[in-house]
Amino acid sequence: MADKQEYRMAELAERAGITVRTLRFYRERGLLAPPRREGRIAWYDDHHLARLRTIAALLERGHTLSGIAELAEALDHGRDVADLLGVAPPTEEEPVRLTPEELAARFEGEVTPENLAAALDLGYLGTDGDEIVHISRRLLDVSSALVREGIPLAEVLSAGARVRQHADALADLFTDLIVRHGPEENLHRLRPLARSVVEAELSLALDRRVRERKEGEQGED
DNA sequence: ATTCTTACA
DNA sequence: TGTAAGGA
Repeated sequence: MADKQEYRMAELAERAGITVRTLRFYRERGLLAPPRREGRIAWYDDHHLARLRTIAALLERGHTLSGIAELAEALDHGRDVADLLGVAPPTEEEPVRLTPEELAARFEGEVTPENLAAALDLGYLGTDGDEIVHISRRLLDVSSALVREGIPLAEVLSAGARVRQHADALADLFTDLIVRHGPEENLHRLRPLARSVVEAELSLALDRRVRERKEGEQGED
C-alpha cells in the first residue's frame, strides 16, 4: 500500500489535492515534517502524504489549523492519532502497538517478568503475534513518565490497579445516576460531563492536599 | 530550463 | 492563499 516512493512538491501537492503554496504554508506552521533535501529539490514521501490527508480530514471536520498544529506534535510522537478525533468515539483511549524492544526502551530496566505479568493481569498489556499492545496511549505515556521520574514500575502498576477500582466505582455511580433518570442513550452523550466532574474534583482535591502540606510545614517549624 | 523560496498583495 | 520575481 505504502511504497517507498518519493514526490517533489508539485506532485505531492497534487496527490494531496492542495496547491504548492498551501503545502509550504503547512510546513511553515509546523504541520508537516521537513522534506528530505537533495540540493535544490525537496523530496516528500508517503508519510507527508498521509499527514496531508489527515490535515484535510481534520479541516473537513471543522478543526482549525492551529488546533491541528497542536495535534501535529502528538501525531509525531504517537502513531495513529488521526482517527482518534472523529472516527473512534466509543472510547477516547487509543491502543498502542509496540515491539518488546520498544516497550523495554520505554521503561529502562524495569520490564521484569513480574511487572510484565502485573501489566498483563491489569489488562494494560496484551499480545498480538510478536507485538505488544497497550490499551491506552495516555496510560502508557503517563506510566513511562512516572518511571522516568524515578518511581518504580511495580508501584506505578499497583497504583494503577487502585485507580482502576476507584474509576470503576465512579463509572458505576454515573451510569446508575444517568440511567435511572433517562434513556440509556444518554450514557454516551453525557459521558463528557462525567469526565469533567471527576477531573474538576480531582483538581480540587489535589489543591487541598497541597494546601494542607504547606500548613503542616509552617506548623511544624 | 527547472525547482523552490522570498516577498508582496 | 495567489503570484511575481529571483537564487541556484
